[in-house]
Amino acid sequence: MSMSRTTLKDVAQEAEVSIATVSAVVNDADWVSDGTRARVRTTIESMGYRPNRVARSLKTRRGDAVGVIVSDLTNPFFTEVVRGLQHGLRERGLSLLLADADHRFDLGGAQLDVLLDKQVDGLVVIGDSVPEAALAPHLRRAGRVPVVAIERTYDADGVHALVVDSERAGYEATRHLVARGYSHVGHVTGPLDGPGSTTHGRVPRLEGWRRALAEAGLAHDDRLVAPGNWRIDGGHAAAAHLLALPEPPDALFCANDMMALGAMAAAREAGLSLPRDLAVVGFDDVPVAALVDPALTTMAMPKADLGRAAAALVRRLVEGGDDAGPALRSFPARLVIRASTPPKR
Amino acid sequence: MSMSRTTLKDVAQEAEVSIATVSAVVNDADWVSDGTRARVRTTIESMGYRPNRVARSLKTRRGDAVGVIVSDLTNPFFTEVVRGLQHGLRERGLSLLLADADHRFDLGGAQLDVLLDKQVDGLVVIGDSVPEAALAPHLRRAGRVPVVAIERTYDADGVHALVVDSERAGYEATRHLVARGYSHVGHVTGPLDGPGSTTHGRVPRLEGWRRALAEAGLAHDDRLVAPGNWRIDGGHAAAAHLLALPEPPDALFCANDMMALGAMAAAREAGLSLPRDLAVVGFDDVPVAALVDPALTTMAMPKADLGRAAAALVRRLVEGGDDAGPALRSFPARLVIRASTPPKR
DNA sequence: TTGACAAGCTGAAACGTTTCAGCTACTCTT
DNA sequence: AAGAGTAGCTGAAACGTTTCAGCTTGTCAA
Repeated sequence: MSMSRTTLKDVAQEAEVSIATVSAVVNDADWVSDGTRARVRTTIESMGYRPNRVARSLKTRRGDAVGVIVSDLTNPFFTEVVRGLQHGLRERGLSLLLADADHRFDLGGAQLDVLLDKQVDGLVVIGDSVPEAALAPHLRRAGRVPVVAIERTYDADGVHALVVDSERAGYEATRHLVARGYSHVGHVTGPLDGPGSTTHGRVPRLEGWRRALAEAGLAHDDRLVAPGNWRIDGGHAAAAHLLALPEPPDALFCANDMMALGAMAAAREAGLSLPRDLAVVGFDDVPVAALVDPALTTMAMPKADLGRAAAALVRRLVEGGDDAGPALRSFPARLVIRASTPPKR
Repeated sequence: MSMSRTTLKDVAQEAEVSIATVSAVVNDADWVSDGTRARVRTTIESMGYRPNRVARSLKTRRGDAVGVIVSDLTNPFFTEVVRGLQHGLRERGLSLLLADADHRFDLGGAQLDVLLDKQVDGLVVIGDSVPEAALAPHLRRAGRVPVVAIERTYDADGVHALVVDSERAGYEATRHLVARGYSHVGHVTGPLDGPGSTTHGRVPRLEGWRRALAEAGLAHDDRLVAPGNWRIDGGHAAAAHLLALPEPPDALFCANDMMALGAMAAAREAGLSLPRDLAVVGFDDVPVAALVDPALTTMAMPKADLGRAAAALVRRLVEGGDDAGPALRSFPARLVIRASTPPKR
């Protein structure tokens, strides 16, 4: 009873060859004669043999998998990126192990450990899931698993990053509002403290907002900036705050779509009628952005591209074709104009 | 150079004990003396030793992880369930490996293989990700990993299922519409063909719809039923179809929220004003359901509960406490009334 | 007829753990 | 004083692969 799985040895016995030969057949070594190969293949088939990848991993120190850590599985932006990644990886024969940091930085580090322990060959870190301080020690762990970051940069070297030009995107988003006649443009950012990235996703969008307003000769009053948390509730709270100001904004640029949706809800709760009383621009272009009413104008992220590029890159790095290309690759975001930002009045 | 990771042997040498002792310390065996334990602990610390889980897995045939397959990562319903699962599993010292079948049944089977090869100790299958035919052969593979299905049932025995009483929920959703004065209630279902579940999530909701209408003395015209695909575009298409009927519905019960959102978009494109010209009820209560305008009335799924229950169950099964409890456990859905279903006229 | 060379195969040593049957050196009983 | 019992430890055999240095044959050039 309880017979354990068929192993190389069983197959070898049955096919009357050595286990080395069976292993060679399984791994398509070139020296096996056609006859033997065929014979072994059929016994493998008939015995239902499947290689034990754990044993193989132990020997080869490779797991044929890459670990992915996202900061919030619940945000469609991340899942779209992950989907692109999964496609790209599958094409390359790698499987993907996904972990969610759930917005807790400590968890991000822990998840990193788990994945590394599972012998992943590479790591893709999406968003603010793993703080710099947590990444560094793991990079030191022998074995050198390459790390690719998406929408995040790290100072530690050897970490490749795939990002969007957020400053420019923030600038374009804000300029769009200005061009449409809005003069009092507020901005809802990501969290402004904490161990997150200082170079991507937060400050740059804010700076783009500043630049656009300055260029238009409008005062960029920092009281019109409210920090959120990338999530719906954070956008809601930030917008509620801004709208309660003595001179409330007539338009809002939110650093992601989820917060923009929260902001729209807050505006309605404040008795405003959208888009007449408040224009809103989001960031990401998640699928629902097109479905809400008014449909959300947003900076579209090349989500699938980011995922696919990360897959290609991590594969290259895993193959040892080390630091090929620049450590930072930038993708463009695209302004998608919808009903939430009509020309003013 | 390239020094490989510290191993048990290294620690043993340094601490001047045998590797068996170090192993015992790592695994909290009770026979190690306090002195030795302390000494070994500090050398472990100072050498930065981390156990190689692959080697351990090879020996113990356990991976301390459970594999999760979802049919569509992009659907917030699934990610919310996964979040509950992850919490529950972490509390129990298990890590979670996530795979997305991306609505392709063939992929679901393949993902199953990958996870099994990674030595997961248990499997959680959420939604229509893995067809019955793909599950059976894997159950046969020696090693007997327990399987828990969420919102899906399998005929294969030994598979535990966690579901919502969909018939009742469909009945309640429809009755709500009837009570509000709608008399021509359409229904957008999941896909009605394909190797998916016949017992959960699709047909039952349809049957609940029928029962409610019959009970109200309303004709349940099956021409008012249109199949979707669980996704936005499917809901859009199905609704467009229904609204183009000679006698279009005045209300729509959609089998999930994503399709409901698509349906709302289709209605607006058809020139209808919501909720006046068309009431809509969804299913799941995804976070955005509360944010769209009009806010979506929906049958709220106990998403976190399902995830947590699955975590607890799979843990029990892994621990060998075999078929404890019934193989099918049902959870209630809760009607959440929002603006998309006002009293008619 | 010898040797060189290659094609096809095998034995055995890893990889880093866990586990279990011993082995010491004590401390108790009696 | 002898035996039994136990606390604390170790050696070595697995787990299922990969890999590499050989070992046989057989072929072919000289």
